[in-house]
Amino acid sequence: MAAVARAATTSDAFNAIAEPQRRDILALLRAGEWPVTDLARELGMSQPRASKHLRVLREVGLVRVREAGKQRWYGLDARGLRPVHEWLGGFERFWAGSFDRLDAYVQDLKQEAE
Amino acid sequence: MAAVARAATTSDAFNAIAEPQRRDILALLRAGEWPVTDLARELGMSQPRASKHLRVLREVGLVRVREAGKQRWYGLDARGLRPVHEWLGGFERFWAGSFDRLDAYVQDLKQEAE
DNA sequence: CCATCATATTCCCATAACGGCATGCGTCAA
DNA sequence: TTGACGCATGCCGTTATGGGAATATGATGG
Repeated sequence: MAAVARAATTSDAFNAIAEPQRRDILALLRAGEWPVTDLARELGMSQPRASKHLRVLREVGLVRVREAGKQRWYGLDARGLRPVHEWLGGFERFWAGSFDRLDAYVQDLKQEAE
Repeated sequence: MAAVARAATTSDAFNAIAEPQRRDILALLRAGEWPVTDLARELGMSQPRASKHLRVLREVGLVRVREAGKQRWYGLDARGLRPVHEWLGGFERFWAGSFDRLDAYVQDLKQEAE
């Protein structure tokens, strides 16, 4: 009860999308809803595996389920990705290298390389 | 050599930013370069801890080091965040709920709730 | 060369993550 | 009711993680 090894993966969208297969699932769901088995086959993973990833995605609110008979159609709920996008937004201005500090820094690197 | 428990955290930016403290570090570095000890104190974490997180960030290319005497100034290299941003870009159109499927889906949910 | 400061690294622990496999559970058809 | 189907869970094993404490490594000043 001492060392918290790491935050639960189910804690937030950041963790949820850290797993490649979950990103694949989300990408696939942009095309519409999918029943678990089909989704699993489409992505080449076992059904339990798909169910587990879908559970994580469901718990962080990135995915919704619609029950229809014995099938469960999973659909995307991309709103959960907004926090990630907003956080990233705080860094966009640094990509272009237009920020003074970064520019100066890059210059430093170049000089050191000579 | 059998079950690969999970991808290494050091594998990519997605994993690197899944950890809240690393996001804090990146956010702090937007203000400029920081020596490890100062950064650690500023964020209220031990020095070894800061070093470890910085190492991960360095390995995925989100951070650069500039050595100056016995200090090491860490600086942001936000370019590594582009892949994340680009991946997210593929979902922006779904946030507004303007996508037919999502709308229809939400309607379904509402009806079921009655 | 030695003491010191700034960092990085190692060792160890507790925990969480993923995967496979087997199984539980609900739904539907016969 | 029974069996098949679709999916969720449970359990187990392996691996990675984050944290703390101690220690190693590097550079600097005397």
